[in-house]
Amino acid sequence: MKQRIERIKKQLHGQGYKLTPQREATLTVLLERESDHLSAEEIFLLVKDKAPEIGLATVYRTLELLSDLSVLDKINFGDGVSRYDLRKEGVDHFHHHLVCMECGQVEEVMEDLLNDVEKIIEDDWQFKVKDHRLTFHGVCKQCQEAAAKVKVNE
Amino acid sequence: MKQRIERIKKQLHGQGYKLTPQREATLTVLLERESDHLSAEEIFLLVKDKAPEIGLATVYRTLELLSDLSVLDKINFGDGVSRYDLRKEGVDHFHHHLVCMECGQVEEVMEDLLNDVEKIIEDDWQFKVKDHRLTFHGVCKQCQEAAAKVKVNE
DNA sequence: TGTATAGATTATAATAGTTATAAAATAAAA
DNA sequence: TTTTATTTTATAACTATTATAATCTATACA
Repeated sequence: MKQRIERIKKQLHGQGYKLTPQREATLTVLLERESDHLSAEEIFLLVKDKAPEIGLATVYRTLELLSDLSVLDKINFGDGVSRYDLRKEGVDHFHHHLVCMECGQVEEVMEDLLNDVEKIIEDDWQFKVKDHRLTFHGVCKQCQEAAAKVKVNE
Repeated sequence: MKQRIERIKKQLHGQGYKLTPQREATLTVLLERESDHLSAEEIFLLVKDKAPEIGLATVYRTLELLSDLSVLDKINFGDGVSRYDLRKEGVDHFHHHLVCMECGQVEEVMEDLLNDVEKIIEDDWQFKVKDHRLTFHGVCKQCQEAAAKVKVNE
């Protein structure tokens, strides 16, 4: 994790930004909770444990900065809050999400399933694709099983 | 358009809801501006021309109701406001969007390009897909051409 | 036809998420 | 060491959205 922060530090410096303790604490939280999809508020509360004096606005600013640098992506699952998701290193596309409508769980799909689709968009629509957002809403494996179990017992 | 409103009216009645003048005015605006992606505020202002006494909260409630009935979809392109997009009749999947990062224009892609991808998600992830959201961010044809022109003139 | 009932709307206020401002702190540059 | 630019804090403002209570409307029913 240290090295990853170090690399992001270099990236910041390259653009004239500093890695302040607040930014580092925020990054640490994001790395520790990499598989989650935290909101700004949630990140703020977690960062406060490491750096109690930090303000919510600073977290927002840090997240925006990291988003501009493509260190993370701002996503929206339609629940009224923006969520923040670290990009995986060495992967240039943004991964996909499966949002369970029953339990709310969010799974990540790392492999890029959109190569063919993107080709169609670029060829047929003459649209130069830079980024994409793909989210499936449905029912996760566990909730399907739970529903099946209930049915059997009825 | 009349018939389309008539069909939505039946759908509302079927669920115990009424098609009030305010709801009808909102639907009319949505149908008239079908190719746009209006925010609640924008819809509100347009509806006001037809029904000046309507309140913003009513528009919000109407949009939520229509969203519950799958008459329209609530979408979010990351600019801080929810936008509302009518479903096409007889099409059960939600269409895709191409958002131009230069001019902000939004194009709609009606054909469903995700059949193969959905199959992979259902088979490999055991995730029952109910709906999807796919948005590409990039540069539209016109902005690419404009950029090319500038380059030539330099 | 009049009355009851449920649903819908208005007007208003409240809430929640996010962003802006000015003063103070920090760190790098000269 | 002084200067300068960046960043943060604390606070306030703003914007989008939702909740509340009173009022209205339309249909069902006596």
